Amino acid sequence: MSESEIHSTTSPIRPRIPDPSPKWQKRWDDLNLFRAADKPDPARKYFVMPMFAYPSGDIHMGHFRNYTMTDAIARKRMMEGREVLHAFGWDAFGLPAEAAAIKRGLHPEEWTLSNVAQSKATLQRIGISFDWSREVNSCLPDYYKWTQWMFVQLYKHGLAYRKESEVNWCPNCNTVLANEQAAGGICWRCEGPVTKKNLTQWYFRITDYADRLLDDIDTLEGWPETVKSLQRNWIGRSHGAQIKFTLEDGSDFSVFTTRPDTIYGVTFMAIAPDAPLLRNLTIPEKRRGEVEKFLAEARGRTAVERMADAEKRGVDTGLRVTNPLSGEKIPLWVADYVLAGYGTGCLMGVPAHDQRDFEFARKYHLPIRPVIQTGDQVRDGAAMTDADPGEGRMVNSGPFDGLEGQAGVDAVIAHLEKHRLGQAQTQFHLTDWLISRQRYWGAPIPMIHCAKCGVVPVPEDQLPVLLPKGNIDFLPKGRSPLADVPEFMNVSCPKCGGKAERDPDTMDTFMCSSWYFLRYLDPKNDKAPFDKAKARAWLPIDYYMGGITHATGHLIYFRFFTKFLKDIGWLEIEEPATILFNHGMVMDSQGQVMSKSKGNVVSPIDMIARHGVDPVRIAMYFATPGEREVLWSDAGMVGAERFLIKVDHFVRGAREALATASFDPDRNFDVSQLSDAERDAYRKLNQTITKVDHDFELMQLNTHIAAVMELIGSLGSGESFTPEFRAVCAATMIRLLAPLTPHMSEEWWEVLGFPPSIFRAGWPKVDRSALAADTMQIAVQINGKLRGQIEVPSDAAEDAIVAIAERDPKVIPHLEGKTRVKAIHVPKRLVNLLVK
RNA sequence: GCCGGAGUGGCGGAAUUGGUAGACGCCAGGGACUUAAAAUCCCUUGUCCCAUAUCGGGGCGUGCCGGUUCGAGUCCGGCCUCCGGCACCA
Repeated sequence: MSESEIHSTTSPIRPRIPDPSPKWQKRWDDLNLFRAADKPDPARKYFVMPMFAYPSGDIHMGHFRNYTMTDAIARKRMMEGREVLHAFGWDAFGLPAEAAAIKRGLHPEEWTLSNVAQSKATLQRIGISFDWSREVNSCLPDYYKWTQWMFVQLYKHGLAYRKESEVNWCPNCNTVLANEQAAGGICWRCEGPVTKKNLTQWYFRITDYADRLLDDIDTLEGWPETVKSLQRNWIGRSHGAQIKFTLEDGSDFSVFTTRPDTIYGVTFMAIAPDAPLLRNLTIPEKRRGEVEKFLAEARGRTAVERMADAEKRGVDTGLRVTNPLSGEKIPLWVADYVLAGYGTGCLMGVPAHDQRDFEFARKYHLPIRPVIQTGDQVRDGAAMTDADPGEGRMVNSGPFDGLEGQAGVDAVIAHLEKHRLGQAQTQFHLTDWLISRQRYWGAPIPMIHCAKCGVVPVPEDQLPVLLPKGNIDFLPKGRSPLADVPEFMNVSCPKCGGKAERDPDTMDTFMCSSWYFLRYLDPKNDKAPFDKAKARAWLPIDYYMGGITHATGHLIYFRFFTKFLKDIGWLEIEEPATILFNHGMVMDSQGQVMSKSKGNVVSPIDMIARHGVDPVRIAMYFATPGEREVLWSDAGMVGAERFLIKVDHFVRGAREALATASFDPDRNFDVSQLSDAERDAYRKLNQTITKVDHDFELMQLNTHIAAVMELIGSLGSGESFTPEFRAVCAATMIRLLAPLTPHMSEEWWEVLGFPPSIFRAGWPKVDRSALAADTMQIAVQINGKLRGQIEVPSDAAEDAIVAIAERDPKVIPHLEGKTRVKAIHVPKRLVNLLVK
């Protein structure tokens, strides 16, 4: 789902080891090896997927890394006897396609589909085990029909609504943005500053799910802590109260606060310059001029400018508001540090106990009145240099004096509720999800505006609302290009049959990506988005892999969709994915992001032409553990190629030594019948299986490979082994590598005389009897310092080990003239002799 | 400011619950094979000091300071630096 364009160059250099990948890709295809069942055995099903891709050109090394990782998982699971679903698709709507279309004079669809074709060809050339029969493409009508269907379901259940408000607007992209896409006041696409605009737009009521989205994070045991923490912050729940202050004309003026216990310390009220409520207020004549002047200035400042300069500005409206508890009349200011989108867009100013209110009060000479005592004595407001935000005892608070901390909060809320002056309330940082986009290249919003009937959803049997493809001017003008296509816009109202208009906007592309995993389960279904029984069989996703960049966007939206679809009876799961893995990015050797403009992009097609698919995979995996970033350098190829050449020699040597054609690759050996060298090798072989299993499951493929490197180092040429033992070593080793080097392992499997496929040959099992050894190495420490190394029988008791240690020639000098006071024995590892 | 993550050789990186720091690989140096080169194989490779005809021996070392422990890369307290996210959230 990231985008950057690359070009490949062909290279005449031949790989150092033959690349058998085309041969095996064809064979796998003939065997239908990756075709997933519609209804798998629930106990054996395994659904693994990477985040689908934005088709912006050919794939780059980052994609190569991501998809070869899910590929490795899919293949190991196949070998373990699981029924695997590993599918892929294209997140094909979006701005870059339009930009490219404008630049190149192509239709966005033409550009998109040609990128899809190219990227798909590369993925197939890399041999990723996707079940291509399940490929989805979000810009095609058979997919977006169901994206529109999802919109209609949300609408029917009261979760899609239209409202006019200040929205994030990117003047460069000429479209509105969701909060998640405008984080930090910067457009996620063009990185330009985001401004505000007043528009009527479609929203999803994701805040109705805020509590569940937050609370259920605790159930996501297979998700990384970082993502969970980012989501918790983003949802940002605050407990407090909504309190009804009143204006002089008697109308309500409610604010949200997390500190109702400070209500007697309110010395001013403040409203955001862009708060909708402000427009309903009648500013006194004598103040109007100054307020208008301030508002004009405040609106001219972008979010970025506001953040760069923490200075708080404001103006007194001349209006007065009454404190519901103290009855005090306090001034109402407009202040630019108040956020229109949080709470009611207004706040109660308590300068003694809030740093921002404090700074504002100091600047405009407003009173500072402490009402919470945190230390030995009540502070003097005039002498304070900073606000005191701590919890404490209520003072100067009338009947509430003396209440401590939470008890004070609770008492004030109880009083407010009793007298209908307010109530306990929870606020979220998360806001409703703005869906409308004023762009062409997206799924049309399936809604019709009728002068008589109002908003009417397009009947489900009339979906999809096709995106018109004729002669359309894509240039963004600040309103949807579809608004200028009468054949599209003019419809008859589904309710009354009268003249009506379509909604001209398209949907945010994050809508398409919120449910795509469900379409993999039933990609050809033209009666429903997916079949419930198939979903029950395959869900949840067992392993989902993608970049950390989607932590607070896509990964919240797709959780939201899952919960919604459960609530309306389409799914039975509460959470979509059991394990989430965040892979690291691939950078150039200097640690720079690869980009066309920097000219540092490495092409996977170029790399595999020079080295072969599997050596590149090994070099990529070996560089670093899966979650960390890779600084890609060709230097990594050297070791990868040497390693695979060694394995190749070992396997071919084993094959030549084998007189007869057949042997059992899973044969366990009786340790007592093996030679010394074989027994050591057998132990190492079985230790390696254990280590590989452990490391693989954590996506620590670097140490997985290191373990096999160690193994082949200790096996040597294998010439001293019996031919059958040697062949079993080879067969085991190449199966341990098969998820990482699928083509070469398949080739070696054939060399050893087995029919394809190695992925149906089972995963090696540990022979526990091999792990036992006659002797073990024990480190000897004297007073915690390493002094020697002894070899003792594996069943030696502590006393015997200590006795052997004390007789060791390297240990003796350290014991001379001293007495041993204690011996600490760590079984199988060391003895520590304490001497004086 | 708040929330996460991370600091280990020349480099990428290893190190189950505290138990032999530097696995594995790259780079570098040396050797074998070869007419030669490539390829391949073998050896050395944290650092400092002592001894080297020879086996070797010792000190210091995981961002910094302190603590717990027989023993700390790992645990605790206090810092520093870097990366990522959010950011005037009342």
